Amino acid sequence: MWTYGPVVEDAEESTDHRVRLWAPVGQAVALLLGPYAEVVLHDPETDRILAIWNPMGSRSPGDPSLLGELDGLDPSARDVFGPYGKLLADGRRLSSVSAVLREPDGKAAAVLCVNLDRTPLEQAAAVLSAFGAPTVPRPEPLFEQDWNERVQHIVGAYVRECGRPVERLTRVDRLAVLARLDEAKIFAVRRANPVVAAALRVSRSTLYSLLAELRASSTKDHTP
Amino acid sequence: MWTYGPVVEDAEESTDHRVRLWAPVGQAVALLLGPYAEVVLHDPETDRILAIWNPMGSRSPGDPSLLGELDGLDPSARDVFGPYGKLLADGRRLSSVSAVLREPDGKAAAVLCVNLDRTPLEQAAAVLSAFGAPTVPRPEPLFEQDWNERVQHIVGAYVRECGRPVERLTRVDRLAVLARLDEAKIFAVRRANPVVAAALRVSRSTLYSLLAELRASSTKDHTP
DNA sequence: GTCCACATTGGACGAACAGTCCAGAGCGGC
DNA sequence: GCCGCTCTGGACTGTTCGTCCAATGTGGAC
Repeated sequence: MWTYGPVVEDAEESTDHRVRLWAPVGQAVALLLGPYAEVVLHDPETDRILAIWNPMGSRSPGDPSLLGELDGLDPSARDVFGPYGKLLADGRRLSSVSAVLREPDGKAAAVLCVNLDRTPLEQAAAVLSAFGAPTVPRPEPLFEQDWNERVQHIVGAYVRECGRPVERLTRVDRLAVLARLDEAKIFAVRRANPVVAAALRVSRSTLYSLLAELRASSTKDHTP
Repeated sequence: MWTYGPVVEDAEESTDHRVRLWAPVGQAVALLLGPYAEVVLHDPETDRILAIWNPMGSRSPGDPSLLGELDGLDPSARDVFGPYGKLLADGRRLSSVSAVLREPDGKAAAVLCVNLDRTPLEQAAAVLSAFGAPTVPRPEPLFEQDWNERVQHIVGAYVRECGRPVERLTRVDRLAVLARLDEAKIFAVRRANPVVAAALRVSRSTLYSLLAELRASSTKDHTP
């Protein structure tokens, strides 16, 4: 795989002054949390990677910033985001934080993301939890806090992922959100439908239309 | 606190041949899993403790077998039960297994219970899980497997606790079960009411009557 | 045994809710 | 401006919820 910008090792000699400025930070954090943490410096203008330390995938400087690490970041609001969870295609679970890095004049020059692979931690935790555990894992814990909040959370997470506010979501976006809500069995709870419609900013009719489409497409391959 | 039978240290010299016979087992298991596991030898006839190693509470031989460790054990069916979870008054969570010990003629002579305190394990697991975790603990995991199973589970747990089959539950029993189901937000899911009525072996009408009584009593102290 | 108080039951009923359908409005591409 | 598309509010039907009541057990006092 070719590299457009500086490779990892000589980030300090990079021609980009932002990389020269913040490379020690990225390298230090990567060394501290390695080998299970990746540190990425993004260019919010071109939406590409400026530098990367300890990459977990095959991403290199110059590659487009995938995973929507920059979506939903409103630099005018806060400067530090997260930690929020992310799920990689191979099933690994990440905890991520993002920080907006600014020039002296206040202009957002770069975004620093730290992605921590929680898989080994969670595996260790699972080993401890499983030791002598009852076969029925949780007799006590209640059903689920508030399904209402769950709806808002799932919708909000998608909005943050794709960077558009709820009103600007396309039809496929809403279908994707509905798929997640459906997987979370949200529609099994009473009075959930109007709440979802409101959260998605569509009418009740449209919601049913979307749901019909979703169920039709999820039964696509079951041709008898 | 007085001791009726042999104390822990001289269990081998006990006058009860069952204690002499199985004390090495209890002691060995207690040594292996200590200090967080307690081993108890029960007399199923008198429902009292024959011997106890590494006691977690203040129980001694001769004390009645608390915690319903023997409830629901049908010696004619299986000989090994669990592991099942238990909750102590001080909040500690236990994993317990029970084994029916038999004389050569097949008569159930004693019941051996091992109670493992999972609190330290779970605390360690919590430490690992919390490391770098998103503030929103579980964005991904689905709502809850099957609320239907949860109903059966909650009802079944109560039945096991009080030892009566579902048909013989008294009105207060059913009220207690309903309180648990209500706490678990079961009635927030669609179509749950008929399922609960069936699980409790009452008619739909009676269920509503019970629910009304439950809500009335839970609002008792709110006299304005 | 009879009687009475009370819990339970099935069924009837209105209200609330879920889901479908359609005519019309809004909107982007051509 | 026209056309195809989606979204929308409203009307409509069937289901579910929750309440009410007369009839029917059921268990204890006498």
